[in-house]
Amino acid sequence: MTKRSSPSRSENRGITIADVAKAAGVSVPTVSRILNNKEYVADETRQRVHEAIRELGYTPHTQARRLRGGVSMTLALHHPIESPHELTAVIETPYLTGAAAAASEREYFLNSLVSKLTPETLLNMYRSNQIDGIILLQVCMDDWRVNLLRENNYPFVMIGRCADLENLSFIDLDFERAILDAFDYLVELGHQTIGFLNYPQNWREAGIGPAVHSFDGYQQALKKYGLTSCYREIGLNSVEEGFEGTHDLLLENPELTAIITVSHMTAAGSIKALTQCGRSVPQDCSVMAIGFGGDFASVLTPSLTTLEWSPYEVSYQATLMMTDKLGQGHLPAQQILVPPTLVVRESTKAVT
Amino acid sequence: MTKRSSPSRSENRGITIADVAKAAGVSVPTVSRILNNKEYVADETRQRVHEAIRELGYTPHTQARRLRGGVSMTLALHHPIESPHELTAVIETPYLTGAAAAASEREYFLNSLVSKLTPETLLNMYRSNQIDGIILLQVCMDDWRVNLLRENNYPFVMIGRCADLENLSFIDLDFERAILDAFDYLVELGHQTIGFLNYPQNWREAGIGPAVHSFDGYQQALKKYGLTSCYREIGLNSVEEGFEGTHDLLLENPELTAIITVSHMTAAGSIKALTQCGRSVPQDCSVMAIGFGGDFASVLTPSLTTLEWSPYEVSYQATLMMTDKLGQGHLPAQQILVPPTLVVRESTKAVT
DNA sequence: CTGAAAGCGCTTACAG
DNA sequence: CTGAAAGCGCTTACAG
Repeated sequence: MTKRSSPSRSENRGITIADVAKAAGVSVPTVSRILNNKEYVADETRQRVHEAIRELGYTPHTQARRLRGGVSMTLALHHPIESPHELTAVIETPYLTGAAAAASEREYFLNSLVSKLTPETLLNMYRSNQIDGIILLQVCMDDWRVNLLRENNYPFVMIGRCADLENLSFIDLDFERAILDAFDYLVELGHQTIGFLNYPQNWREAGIGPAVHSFDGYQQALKKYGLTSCYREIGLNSVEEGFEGTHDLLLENPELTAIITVSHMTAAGSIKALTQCGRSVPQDCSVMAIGFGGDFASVLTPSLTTLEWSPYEVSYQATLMMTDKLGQGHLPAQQILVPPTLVVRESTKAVT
Repeated sequence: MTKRSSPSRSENRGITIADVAKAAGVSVPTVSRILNNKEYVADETRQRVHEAIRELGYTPHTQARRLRGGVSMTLALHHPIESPHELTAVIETPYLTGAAAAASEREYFLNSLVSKLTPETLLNMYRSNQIDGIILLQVCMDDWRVNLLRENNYPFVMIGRCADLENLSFIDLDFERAILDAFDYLVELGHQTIGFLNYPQNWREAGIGPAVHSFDGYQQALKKYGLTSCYREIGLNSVEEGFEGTHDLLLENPELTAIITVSHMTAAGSIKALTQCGRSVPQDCSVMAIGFGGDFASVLTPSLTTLEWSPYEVSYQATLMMTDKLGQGHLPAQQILVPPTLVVRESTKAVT
């Protein structure tokens, strides 16, 4: 094997299927057939061609294959937040790596969309063959993206769900069940006065899935156990909001012995507020969170009891659903609701 | 405007430049020129063509343009960890979103590589025109990726740096300076016995940038202030490691009044260990971390004083460097060392 | 200012 | 089992 010493960029390009054909003394279509494991090819020919490929260091040109095949082999992942900076605070790494891992396994490229998406841009991505399909995050009950894609019959998959799910593929976390499980767990521990810090009001009003379903779960829990409501809707991404929300709950109902939040940030705020009021967690008050646990949950003092999901797994599955749909034509819609897992850490305790 | 009612997928494809040309009564090259703002075109022609484009909802075919242009308009982002699961724990969202934002601005696609990369695969990505360039994360002093790409003259940019930087473009965090700044700050507050929990030993031995440069910074700090060493090399991603490392430091030197760590997880472990030993933070011992602050730093109790960088900004800049290099041919190498920012929160305090 | 021709690198029928 | 031909959708010289 001769070592090429620092070839210039242009030398490095341009080994084409024609070069291989010439080197192996066959025609271009024959090389193509061998590359794609098609039909019958004489063993001897196959070997000569493989040798030529190896010697020339040939690799098929991705763009050309895609053009010919009429596919882009590219998927997009989209969260409806308008700016990359906000996105950064909202989307967690596993959503990105999970989707990337699945895409890569199926030999798709994955593109994370980070800027504002308009209906026009979205349609153009399909029309211009930039993408074959899209994975939608943060779906709301009446979602323009869903409506547009459904109407135009473009392939997509949701992480989340909208109101009308007929014939649509999705994977979503079962928020209702999570809230109910949280109450089950705390009531079991003897808690009777339980505060709940839910997603912000404007989320629920905008029909954003988690907010809507958590609210439903909460209503059911109240009814199931005959509890009186002790409830606030607050922002998700600041310790401050959790801190203030908790103070509000305590003012409203000083007998509180447990608090449920829907994010780790607000849970951290809760713990701070309780500590500041001289209530230690979990001795005087339990705190638990619905969410993604992991690092955040274990880093807190005390570490946080959670009902959690694996966002990596969810995103991974969604992406496989997308490639399945693309690969196999008219599959029936897949609809998956993922139950949460209770992970007991140090922040919850039975009432004594 | 007529509304097309749920056209089938195949109807949605296939509006080509030829369709536009026919509709506007001009030739295909003319449409192409207008699309690309080339040369002189009669105003009247231009208008007719634009109208046709609008009416047909035409968008140029991405793959065809790329094939013709000989470019993929695609960038890759690579961290040398071998499995997607490990990657998830190690890479932070802003690295992904920052790069994605810059790529998107420059109309590039960005692909996050999540699986094991071999020299063969890496070369093939360029050869097959899958990517035009790559952004390398977690570069080590003698990095096979750098060596290979340099030798083959393929475009790349580093977030980090290797030993031989001649003619290479990089942006990196100034770890040496960060360690020195940390010591400056603590010494200023009156601390004389300062423990340092550094990156794991195998990182330093493997020549991984942050470990090497932090070690250098530490040596300089010891010399500068004539301090005696109080040092451990520990794993980064578990609270446990920080917990145990801190216990070890305390055993070795009970007079410790401050601890510096290089990750938020280990800082959380430090705080737990100190608390458990009856030392409250920051009254009895200060803790500070070099790293990415943000959410983690503010979620801890007490919130964490840090020397931090914006990973979003770093990744964003690196990606712009990459597209600049690709766009403008032979630019001189850009080399940027980013100084850290001191963010004082609750975990540090002057010695009384 | 505009069109006819060639070609980017590949694959798929269509003949042999 | 293999090759000659056509074409995926576009852009770039080259003539007019």
